Amino acid sequence: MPRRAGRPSKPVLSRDVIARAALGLIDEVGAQGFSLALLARRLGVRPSSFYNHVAGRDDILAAVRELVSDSIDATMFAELPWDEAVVRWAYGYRAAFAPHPPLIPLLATTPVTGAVRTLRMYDQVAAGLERGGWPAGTVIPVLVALESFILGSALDVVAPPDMFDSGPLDAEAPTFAASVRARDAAAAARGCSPADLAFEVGLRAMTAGLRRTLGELRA
Amino acid sequence: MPRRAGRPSKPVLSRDVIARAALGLIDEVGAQGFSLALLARRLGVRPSSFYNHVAGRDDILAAVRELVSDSIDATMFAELPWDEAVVRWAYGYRAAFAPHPPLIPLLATTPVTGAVRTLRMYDQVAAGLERGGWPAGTVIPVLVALESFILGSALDVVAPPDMFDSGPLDAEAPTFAASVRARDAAAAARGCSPADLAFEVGLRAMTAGLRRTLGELRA
DNA sequence: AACCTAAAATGAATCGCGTTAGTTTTGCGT
DNA sequence: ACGCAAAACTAACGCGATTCATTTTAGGTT
Repeated sequence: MPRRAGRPSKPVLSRDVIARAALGLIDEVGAQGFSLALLARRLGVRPSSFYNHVAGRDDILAAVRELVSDSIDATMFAELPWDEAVVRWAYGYRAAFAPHPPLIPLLATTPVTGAVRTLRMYDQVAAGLERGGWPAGTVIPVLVALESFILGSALDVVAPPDMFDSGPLDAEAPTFAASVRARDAAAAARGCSPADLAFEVGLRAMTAGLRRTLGELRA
Repeated sequence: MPRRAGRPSKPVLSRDVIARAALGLIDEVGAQGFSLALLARRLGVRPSSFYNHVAGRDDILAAVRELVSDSIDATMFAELPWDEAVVRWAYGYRAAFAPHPPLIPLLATTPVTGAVRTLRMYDQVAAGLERGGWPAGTVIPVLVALESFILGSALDVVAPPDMFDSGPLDAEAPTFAASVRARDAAAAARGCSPADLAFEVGLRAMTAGLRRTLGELRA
C-alpha cells in the first residue's frame, strides 16, 4: 500500500530516523550495497523524500558518524590517572565501531567534521592529559597519535582474514606464514581474535612508551 | 583525431599503463573526481577498452595500491636491530603514501589483497622481528599494531585542518582549543607539520613501549 | 603464403544511483 | 478561514560503470 503524494499526518522521516535506518542497513548489506534507493525502500519512502531532511548521501553518512561517535565515553579522563583513562578510552572508542564493521572504512576516512559532541570528547581528553602533567604543546600530538592507532586498529578488524591462507604464501613468504600460524595459536589460547591481540599489544606499548616520554619531559 | 575501431598496431594500454595514469589522475583531481570516463580521456581511449586489461574500477584501484605499496622498502630489517629498523620502515611506509593524499582513504580501507610484493615485505618484517628475539606468537601482533598506527597516521595527514578553526570551538571546547594553538606553535617552532609531530610522538612511544614489552617477555 | 584464432581497440546500449524540479496534500500560525 | 511552509510523492535528468557486438590487427599453424 504505497503512500499517496502529499504531506502525511505524522512525519515519517527525520534526520535521526534516517541515520538509524542507514546504520542498520549498512550493517546488513555492507558499505558496498548501501544505496539511497534501498534505504528508502526499507523506510517505505521514496528516495527524494530524504532531501527534506538531509543534504544528500554524504550528509546521511555524516549523521551516521555522529550517531556512532557520540556513543564513545570520555568521562574517565576526569576521574582516573591519564594513563589508565587512555586505556579505557581506547577500548571504548574501538568498541563503538566494532559492532559495525562495514562502517569503519566509510567513517575512518571522513574524520569528525564539525560534530559538537565529538568536539566535547576531544576537550575531555585534552583536559585529562593536561591534568596528568603533559605540557601544552604535547597534548594534541599525544591525542592524535592515540586516535591514529585506534582508527588503524579498527581498520584491521575489518581486514579480510582469508588473505593469510595457504597457497602461494608458504612459497613466497615462509617466515611470515609460520608467524601467522603461531599468532593464530596464541589468539586461540587466549580466547580472543587476532585483531584483539594486536590491539592489546599496541595499546600496552603505546601507553608504556608515553609514560616514559612524559617522564623524560619532566626532567 | 579519434582512433578508428579495431586492434591498433602497437598496444595502447596495459595494466601498468592504466595504473600509473590512474595514480596521476587521482593526484590531480582527487579521489572524488576520479572516474573511468576521465581516465579514458587522459589516455586517448574509450572506457570500455579498460576491460581488455583489468576487471573493472576496483581492479584499477588495486593496481594503484600495488604500485604505491611496492615502493615501500623493508630491507633494513635484514641489517639493523629490530627497533631501529621499525622506525625507518615506518617512516618509509608513511612517506610512500604522503605524496598521494587523496589516495590514502581509498587504499587504507582496502588492505593488501593478495599482492605478492606486499607479502614479501611482510616476510622481511617478520623475519627481522624474529631475529630480534620476539617469540613466534608475538611477531604478527607487533607487526599489525605498527601498521595500524602507520595507516592511522596516514589518515591523519589527509584530515582537514580547517575543523580546528575558531568559531564555536572556544565556547564548546576551550581546553582543546588552547591545546591546538599550543601544538601549532610547537610544530612551527620545530619546522614540521602538526601531523608529523603526532607521528613522531606516537612512533617513539610505540618503539619504546615495545622494547619494554620484549624485555618483560624475556624474563 | 593463406588462414584462423585471439588480442585490443571502438560504438552502442543498459542499468542503477544520486540528485533536482515540480506537484500534492497536510499542519499551523495569523 | 486563509495562506504559507513542511513533507511526502512523481517524473526526469545526467553520469558512471559495465556489457555486448563489431572491427581491425598480430601472430602462430598448415
